[in-house]
Amino acid sequence: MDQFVSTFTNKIDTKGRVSVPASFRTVLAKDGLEGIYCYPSLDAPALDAGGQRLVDKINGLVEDLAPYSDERDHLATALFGTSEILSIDQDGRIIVPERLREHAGITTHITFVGLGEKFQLWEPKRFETHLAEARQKVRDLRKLLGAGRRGSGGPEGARE
Amino acid sequence: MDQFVSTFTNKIDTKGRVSVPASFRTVLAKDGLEGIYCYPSLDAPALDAGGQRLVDKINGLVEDLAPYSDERDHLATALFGTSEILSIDQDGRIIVPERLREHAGITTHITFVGLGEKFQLWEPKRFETHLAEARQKVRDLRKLLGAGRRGSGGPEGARE
DNA sequence: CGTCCTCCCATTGACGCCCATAAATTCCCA
DNA sequence: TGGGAATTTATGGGCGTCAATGGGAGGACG
Repeated sequence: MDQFVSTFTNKIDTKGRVSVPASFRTVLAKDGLEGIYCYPSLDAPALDAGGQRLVDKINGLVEDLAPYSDERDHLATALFGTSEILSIDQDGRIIVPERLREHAGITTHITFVGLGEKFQLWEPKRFETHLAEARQKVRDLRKLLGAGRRGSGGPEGARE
Repeated sequence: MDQFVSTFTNKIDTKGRVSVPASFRTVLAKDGLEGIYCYPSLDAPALDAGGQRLVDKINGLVEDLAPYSDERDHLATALFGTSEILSIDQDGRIIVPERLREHAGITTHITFVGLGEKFQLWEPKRFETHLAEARQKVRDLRKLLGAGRRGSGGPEGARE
């Protein structure tokens, strides 16, 4: 498996450490960054995270812009400037800096959410409501799509 | 990691010294310049800084312009003329000359902002507002990128 | 002779490395 | 196939090292 899947909720200990789900660590190990690249999501109260693949993608975005252009500096500021490389200790734990926790409203527990090539870190309660909204949106969307295809199937394919 | 990432705010002591973030020192050490190349940003109240890689890049920019052209002289003046090589002492600290601090409005604290291949020095308060603007610009920019690039693998990193 | 700068040392707090425990899971073997 | 052992995972805590910061001693230069 080379993708981040499923969700896990782990506890932050008194030192601020959290275990990274084992399956996520396996994926990270394969793409050669000893650490987790992590930054605040631009439009959600959550943190985006990933490994070397994610870094490469961001590099690609920035390098496509002209050197010394405003655009490039802004993009680099918003992405690199707000990012952290979270090192994974030998027990598979990371420390999420205060600045990042604050953006996501994280206090005692963190929910790790696999999104395929990257994953997100959420405050558990917030993720619950976010998930509910996302599912509702999918249902609405499918109604529109489905209206043209078939009469009325139950909510089947797009679930979970 | 061979890139400048994340932001750090450090204090200037009574002798005018500031610690360079350890992770930035690591990156600098790898690219072989004894010190930090530093000059006022062209379009922001901040200082641009980096190592040998940045110097090479700037050389490349200047050399691309016609010799003895006005453009070339202006660019060379604006960049080289206002630059300084800041030496790093054995405790990892630099002294930022008055002229440079003035351009950035720096007084007691300096915020180091990683931008990948280079980094910037900001007055902390100013950087806060600058970051907010940058994030907004990126959100707008992403809409454009996302709309146009859908098929090619997509700007995943900047989404969400 | 005083100012500025370089080198060196001290302190404090954060972080990394190590070990311990408990629960859950996998594996093995009768 | 059932049960027990070994492994893995999540979590807790001790301790040494390093980074950030402050301050002093010595030297160069006006």
